[in-house]
Order: sequence, then structure tokens, then C-alpha cells
Amino acid sequence: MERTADFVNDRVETMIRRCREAGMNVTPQRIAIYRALVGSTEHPSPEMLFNSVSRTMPSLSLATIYKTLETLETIGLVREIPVTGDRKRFDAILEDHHHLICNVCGSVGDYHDESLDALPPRRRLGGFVPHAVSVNVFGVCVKCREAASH
Amino acid sequence: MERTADFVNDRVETMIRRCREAGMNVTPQRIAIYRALVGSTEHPSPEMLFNSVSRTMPSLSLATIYKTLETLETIGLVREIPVTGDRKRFDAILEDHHHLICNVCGSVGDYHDESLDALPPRRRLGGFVPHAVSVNVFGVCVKCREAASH
DNA sequence: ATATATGCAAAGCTTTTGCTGAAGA
DNA sequence: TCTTCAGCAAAAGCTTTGCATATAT
Repeated sequence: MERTADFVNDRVETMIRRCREAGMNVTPQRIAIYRALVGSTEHPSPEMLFNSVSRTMPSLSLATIYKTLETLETIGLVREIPVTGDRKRFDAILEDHHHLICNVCGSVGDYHDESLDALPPRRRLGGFVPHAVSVNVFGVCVKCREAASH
Repeated sequence: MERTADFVNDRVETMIRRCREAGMNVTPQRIAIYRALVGSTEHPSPEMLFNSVSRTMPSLSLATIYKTLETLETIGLVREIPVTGDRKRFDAILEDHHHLICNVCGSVGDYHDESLDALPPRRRLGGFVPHAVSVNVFGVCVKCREAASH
């Protein structure tokens, strides 16, 4: 939870509206999972979400996390992000932005750059029809750099 | 196998040299797996490599594919590429290039663009030290577009 | 009241690991 | 000859699925 309460509440309201429009039930689990995801900047895995949400909702099951993420993905509220490694990672921020991926610890941070947002090739690429562009910058994050210098 | 024989042979020679330099044995399995990977443009998963290489080397095991990919990755001959989905995908082409990812069938194609190669932020990004940049363009590939129009 | 979702447990897949025999240097 | 590797089978880990109960509308 690293974003402002106003931002998160705004997004949650939208999410509730979109669920109703899609004819889906609005359950406490769905709200809590979405709230945790939209409030986080670490692009959590299902397990990370489970650990954080189940603190306040101890009956929550990991299966519900998976089902909810898939459901929210189908109505365009959540997306899986491309990463290497063993766990899936998700994002609830769908606006153009890019990712800083740490080669040491695997953390995924956000990175905003309008010059990159502008670069999506809107033209066709040899028959491939582009919809969206995602830039991954690989390197070493602040924490790992500091840890290495000790 | 979609690249020229000369290109592939060249890379395989380099790979053999690098293995020796690293004090590793050069086995038929390692050569065959690397050859299949460097000769492919589809960024194969371990299973895809297994299917293609075991045609000519029936005794090959999937475990060897995994072990070999990891070994080759540690000496910088291979890398895992960031994708969504259930399977890992690998690339033996380490030079700057980017990926066209099909939202329909999950295929991963190459995409070369010098203007993108130039954009890696060489400066630090708020403490994050960038090493490499990878651009993923999501969209619909030629095959899926054609299939959809029938 | 009815349709939908949750939670549990089991199953399914991909990936990893341990060990023994085989092969490279 | 000595070290490293391949293959097998078993284990481990993440994700999905089926079903009964609980909940949203």
C-alpha cells in the first residue's frame, strides 16, 4: 500500500462500477484483492497478494486470489505483466507506463517516461498489428545497490 | 530452424569456444540444444526445444534441456525472456532487439528497431542503475489476423 | 429465491533435484 | 583416470479445477 488513499478509493469505486456493469457480484474478497493490487507499486504475485490481504481477511484462500485475478483480467481491470522467473506478477494500473526490473532481487518498479509512451509504432510491423508497448528496463535497484556496497 | 546455416554454425562455434573457456564439457546434447535455440526465431520454451531436438536425439531428456539452459544462461550464452503465461521462453540472440508478442496465440517474434536500441536510459533512474532495455510490442500476429478474417 | 462466488482439497503442469551410470577431457 | 554430465524417476512448487457451502442481488 504505497499510493494515496484518494487514488485507491477512486479506483476501487470504478472497479465496483465495472463489476456491476459486467453483471458480476461485488464481494468483499474482490474489493480487498483489487484494493491491495491497485494500492501497491510492487506488482505483486498471487502469493504476495494473499499474504497481504489475508492479514485483514484470514478466511481468504489462495484459490480465490487466482480466480479473482483472472476474472478481473477478463473485464480489463487487471493485467498480467511479462517477467522472467517462477511467479506471475500483476498490475492494476493500465495506463502507459514501464517497468524497472532488478536483476538481483527480481523486484518490479514503475517507470514513467512520456518519450517512451510516444514511441509505440502505430504502423503495422510486417503484418503484425501493434496494440500496446511495454518497456522493461533491467538493472539493479536501489536496495540491491546499497546492499552490495556494504 | 529459420536462420541461415552460416549464421547458426558461426554461433555454435563461438558457443563451443565459450564452453571450453568456462571449463565446461562440450557434449552433443549441449550443442544440439544450443543449435536449436540459436537457429529458431520463435523463442522456444523448454518443451518446444525438447520436441524439436529429440527428433534427432531420441534419448534426450527434458531435465537435460532445463539443466543446459540454466548452464548456458550462467555463462551468458542464453537468456530467459520476460513473457506472460505458463512456460518459460528463451533466446540465444543477445544483441539488442525487441519482441512482438501476439495476444491471441502467445507467439513471440523478433523486432529490430535501431531507434529503440538507442533509447536505453544510460543515466540513472532515481537510483536504479539500468543495464539493458527490452521492448515488448503486444498485438496480433500475421497468422492470427488472417485466421480471424475467415 | 436464484445465480454466483468462496474455500477446501485434490489434481495438473512445469520445473527442479538426487542419484547412478555414461561420457568428455 | 577423474571430473563432469545425461537420463531417469521422484519431488517440489505454482496454478487450476471440482464440488459443497455460503453469499450477493
